[in-house]
Amino acid sequence: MLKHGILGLLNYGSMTGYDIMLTFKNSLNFFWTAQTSQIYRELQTLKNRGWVADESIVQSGKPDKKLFSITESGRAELNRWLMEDDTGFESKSPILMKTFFRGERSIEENIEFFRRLQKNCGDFVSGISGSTNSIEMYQKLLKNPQKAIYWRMTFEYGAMYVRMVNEWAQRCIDELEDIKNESIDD
Amino acid sequence: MLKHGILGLLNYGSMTGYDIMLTFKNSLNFFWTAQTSQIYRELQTLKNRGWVADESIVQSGKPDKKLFSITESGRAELNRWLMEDDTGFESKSPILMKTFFRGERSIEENIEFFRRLQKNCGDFVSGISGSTNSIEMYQKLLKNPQKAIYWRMTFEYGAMYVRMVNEWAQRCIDELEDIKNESIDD
DNA sequence: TGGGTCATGTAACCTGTTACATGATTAG
DNA sequence: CTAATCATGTAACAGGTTACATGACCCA
Repeated sequence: MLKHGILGLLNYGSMTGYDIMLTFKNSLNFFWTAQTSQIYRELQTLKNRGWVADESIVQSGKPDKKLFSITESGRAELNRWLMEDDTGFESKSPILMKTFFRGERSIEENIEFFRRLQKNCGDFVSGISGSTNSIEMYQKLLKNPQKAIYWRMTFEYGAMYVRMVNEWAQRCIDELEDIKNESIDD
Repeated sequence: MLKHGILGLLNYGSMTGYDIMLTFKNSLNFFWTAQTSQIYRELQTLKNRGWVADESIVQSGKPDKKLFSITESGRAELNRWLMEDDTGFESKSPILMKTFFRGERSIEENIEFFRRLQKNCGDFVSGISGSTNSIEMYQKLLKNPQKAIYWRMTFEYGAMYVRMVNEWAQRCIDELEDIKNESIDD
């Protein structure tokens, strides 16, 4: 998956490993993360498969850099991946793992758990708006700026997701409050 | 995370690796998956850390089995994990990765992509209802059956999530249809 | 002189996936 | 007789995380 993310970025234009890392941080970070160590490793395997090519650029005043470009066969692989029919939604959810076993803890503590989750929703939203801001910057790189709709769609998903989690957490809190009040009535 | 999932299950009662695999398939599958190979490996590391203990049980007519039980220190670790304050929502989304780069493909093909996603929403829902059914079965294992609310909360999340993705996909389709119609007007 | 940015990586480790292997019983 | 279920794993690989290392420039 990261391989194809890197191919997708290089398809917009040639970049160094460092540029790729920055782009991940600025734009894809809310649905995918990548450390430099992983990026440099993947770039090597991408190169070994002939999907990217690199060129050393000597700079004065700065360390040399390696500019990576997508090859024809890399572009073919990117398109193959995009056409693949595998839109399942497996994915692991640490939040649900921790929710599932909360029966071990007290109702009060679990209400706190969901409150904290709601608080973190806010931080997540700020993260996305950071990404939405960088969209205009990157949009210039596109030959056809209309293609940025797909970027916007991912942000829209992010916004809807946070709203959903927030509402879910609220329902959980309400349910737990009810149970707390019922037990007081006894 | 899987380590703690296993600890959580063993906390409900002693199980074999095979039982754990089945429970994952029946109940946690929609937010976490685990292969037997991984489960048996994790059980070994859990044992090495003293969080679980095993006991060999000779069976006639069936292969011997190893029954795993949680230890006191395992229970302490489970509780430590539950109390941890780390309710962030990182997580990687293959769906968004593929959406982000869809500018390479045609509008028609991308509409198809979102339609397929909507179709898969249905399959996901059936998967969850399978889990909701097994909830009553497992509920008997609990000393305090009220604790099953947390299980139900995870299913509720699943249901809300699918509804959200479905709505998002619909919005994406609508937007793409609009663009298609505009270009016909030219 | 100290921190930030640009720029490259290595090493060790942990987590997850795929494929394979074995062997007995039981139900159709 | 064959497939499913119960029950155990190993081996190899792929993907991801954490920690560390180096070095020069630029700005305050």
